[in-house]
Amino acid sequence: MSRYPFRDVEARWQRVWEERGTFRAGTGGDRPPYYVLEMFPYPSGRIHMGHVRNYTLGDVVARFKRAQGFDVLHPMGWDAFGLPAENAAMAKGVPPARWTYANIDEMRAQFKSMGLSLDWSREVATCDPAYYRHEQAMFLDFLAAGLVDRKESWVNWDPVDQTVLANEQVIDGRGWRSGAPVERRKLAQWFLRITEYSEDLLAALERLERWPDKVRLMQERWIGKSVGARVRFPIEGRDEPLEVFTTRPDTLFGASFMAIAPDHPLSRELAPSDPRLAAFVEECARTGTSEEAIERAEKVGFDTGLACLHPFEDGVRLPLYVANFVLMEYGTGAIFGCPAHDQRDLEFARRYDRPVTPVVLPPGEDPPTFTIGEEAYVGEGTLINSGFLDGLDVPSAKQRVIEELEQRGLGHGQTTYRLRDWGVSRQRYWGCPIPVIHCPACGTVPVPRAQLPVVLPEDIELGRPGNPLEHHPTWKHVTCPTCGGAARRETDTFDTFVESSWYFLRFCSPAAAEPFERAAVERWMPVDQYIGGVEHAVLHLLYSRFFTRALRKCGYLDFDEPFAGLFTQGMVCHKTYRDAAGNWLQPDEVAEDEAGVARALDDGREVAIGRSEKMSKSKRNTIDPSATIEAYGADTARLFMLSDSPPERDLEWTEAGIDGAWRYLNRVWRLFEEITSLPAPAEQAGREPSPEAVELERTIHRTIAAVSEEIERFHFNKAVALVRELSNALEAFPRRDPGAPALLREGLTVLVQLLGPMVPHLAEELWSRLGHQALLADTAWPTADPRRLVVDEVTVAVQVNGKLRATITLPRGADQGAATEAARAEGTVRRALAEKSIRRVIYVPDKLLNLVA
RNA sequence: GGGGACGUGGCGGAACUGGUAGACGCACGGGACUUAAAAUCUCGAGGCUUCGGCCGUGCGGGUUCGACUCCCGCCGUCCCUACCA
Repeated sequence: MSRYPFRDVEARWQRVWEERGTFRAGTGGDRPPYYVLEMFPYPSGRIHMGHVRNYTLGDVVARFKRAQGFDVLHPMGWDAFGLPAENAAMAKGVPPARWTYANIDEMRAQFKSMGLSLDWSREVATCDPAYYRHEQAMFLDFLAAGLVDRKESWVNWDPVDQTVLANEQVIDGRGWRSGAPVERRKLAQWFLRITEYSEDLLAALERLERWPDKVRLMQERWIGKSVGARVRFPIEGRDEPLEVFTTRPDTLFGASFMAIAPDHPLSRELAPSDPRLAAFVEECARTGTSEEAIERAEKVGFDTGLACLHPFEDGVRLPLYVANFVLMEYGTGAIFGCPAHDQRDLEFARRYDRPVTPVVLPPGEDPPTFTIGEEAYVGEGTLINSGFLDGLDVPSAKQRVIEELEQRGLGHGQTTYRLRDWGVSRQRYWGCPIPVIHCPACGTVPVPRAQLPVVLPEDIELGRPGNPLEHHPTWKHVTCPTCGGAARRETDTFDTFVESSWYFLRFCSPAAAEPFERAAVERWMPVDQYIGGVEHAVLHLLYSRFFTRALRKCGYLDFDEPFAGLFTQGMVCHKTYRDAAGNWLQPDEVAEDEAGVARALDDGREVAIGRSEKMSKSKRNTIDPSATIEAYGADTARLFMLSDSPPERDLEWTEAGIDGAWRYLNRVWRLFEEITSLPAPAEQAGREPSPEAVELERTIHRTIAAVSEEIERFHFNKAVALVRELSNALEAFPRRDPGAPALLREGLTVLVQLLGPMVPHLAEELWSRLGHQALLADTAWPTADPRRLVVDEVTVAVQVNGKLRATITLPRGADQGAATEAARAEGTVRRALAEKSIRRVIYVPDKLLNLVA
């Protein structure tokens, strides 16, 4: 009995696969293409368990599809631009590029130790000018196609570090590094016009059938379509009317006040001459605009003294407030308040004593008795108190009022979206330079294509506050390509989501002189199976959908959707440990005894065990994958990732689970040794196989069918369970059976094949030891023989009045009479029936018999 | 506040479109091997039981011959979202 020598085995097969170029894509002749992609990693330093899970899941798909006869594209690259490189540079004095490439080398080696079936010849790093030059060219095309905008936008400004902060760098209103209170500043920035595609991005979601409903729903809500009307309200004593967007134009007759956002142009116009208003506006700016503090914040307003006139009711004046709950970013930044049918408006009206007039009567209510209490009525009903709308239902009233508004020139039907244009400017060094030049004479001028790429300078000063590109001595000083005069290079770089919006296209032809070869993209795209975390449900996945459309508009390609199938996996979790002083402890600093008490290993103090949470550096509940791979091998780690927890759910990492996986691999190893050392099969021509042999044969073929099905459906945990059942069956099969040597060998062969996608090294080793010349990785997936699945005896459940009383064995396809007769012979059935006569029989052939007495 | 997911043994989880609840594994207990331990093998196991059975899928109802599965009403946990007019 020997132990599975994983170290030798894993190293050997990794080398063989690499030497033979086994996983090169596009070498499959006329095999159909299949593109499997996991979201590419940010090279942060070392891989974490989330990566292990993500890439293991993808590798199962890739290897399975490959065995099924597909030419599989399974590439890997690096999402290599981003803030952490700049931070590391400042903290350690290493240039961002060097830091990034060192991390890539480290992580590449770690991934290689996992035995992933990746085509490494297609590796791409987004920080490579050979990659980002194409992005710059695309941007210029987008610019020419009218898909780019330059407009003012708010940023978080750190006055000490002289830099723009990302939202996640603002902690409690202060810069994370300097601790200085963050200011809001307006800066001219570049935007990609994703809103051009709002409707299309929304409508096409319906056709993404292989995406999780959850993700589609999140995108739908993010796009946030509202159908309604734009209405102009004349303002007393002013020429310009107030424009309002509403989804409930039907409730126009219920209006009792108007409100505008604190930063609405009208409010800004009035504030300078009204100190009390100015103070109110400032107060609003101070309360958190995005926190859940909003929930607690009361609805307050400031009466401007102005009033709007009701568009349909002469003489009705609607006082105009500046209100803290109206957002400038949505609609027109102004609303009409209809308290009876909107909860926020109701709270506001109660506070400022505005009338609450119901205009929609719920079904079953009477006009004289129906009143609004503490809750606004938002349901369907019949219009009342509404002039020409009276008697209509809500949808008809909406339609009717819009017609009327349009006729009178007071407004029109309108659809708005919550989706905003995508701001891509970042005032950062470690990103792709935006290829434009600002000329005092000619304005904004695109960098001529011949001058691409605009490469990041390497001689930068990082210690100093501010953007290194901004204070680099020469980089930004250029001559205008149009007039030849002195001009300034754009010093902003792209949001890193731009790189990740098209990398999947680059993988199709990573060495091409153009961004991608059309033929390659046509062959591989869209990605058949994309796999990643649900945290990218909106941004990355929506940007990529937009980017693909924008590329289509510019003639790069011919389709809209980059990802045909999407799978979002759960997180890898671990218990947390915290001592009395509140310090987090790493799992390897703690020991748990049998009573479930955890103690620190250094001084034995007791530590509290917290619930299992996503592995994170801050809670120190991480496990280093390399340590696991070192100690147990990649296959053990992979098998553990696939066992037990369904891939979409969170997985709790446990030492016991790793142990279990490791033990199973050894069990397979021993089973192999035992079976292959059985004496050669005896001559048994013409002999009938034993019932056990028939049964095992059936199990083998049933398992092939079931495992294939479960892998297809991403039920990898069930696939593992089925494989284990097969090995249990092989272990239990009587060795004395005359058919044993041949049959066990057949079962073992199938077992090894089914294990291939999950634990490729062990499987490849055993495959070769079974005497196969070809690699398992090059071997076709087994197929279940339907003839060997046939059973001639079935177990039928027998119920009396719906309760299970017995199970009986019947020939397959037995009729109801035979089944009933056999059931009546069972003691438990007779007893349950007692003296009662059977009133009704329900018979599901080969499955169940229910006798109703 | 809105949206979503989930709730099954001590634990992770099975149970296809309503048809034998608890597959597979972890932990556990008994036994074998061993001087001993580890490893391995093997057997056992939802709970209760007067050994006939009875009760069991968060709780309470309902539909059905039959409900983890469908319907109604609750409770709980987690995730996402945040005044969207």
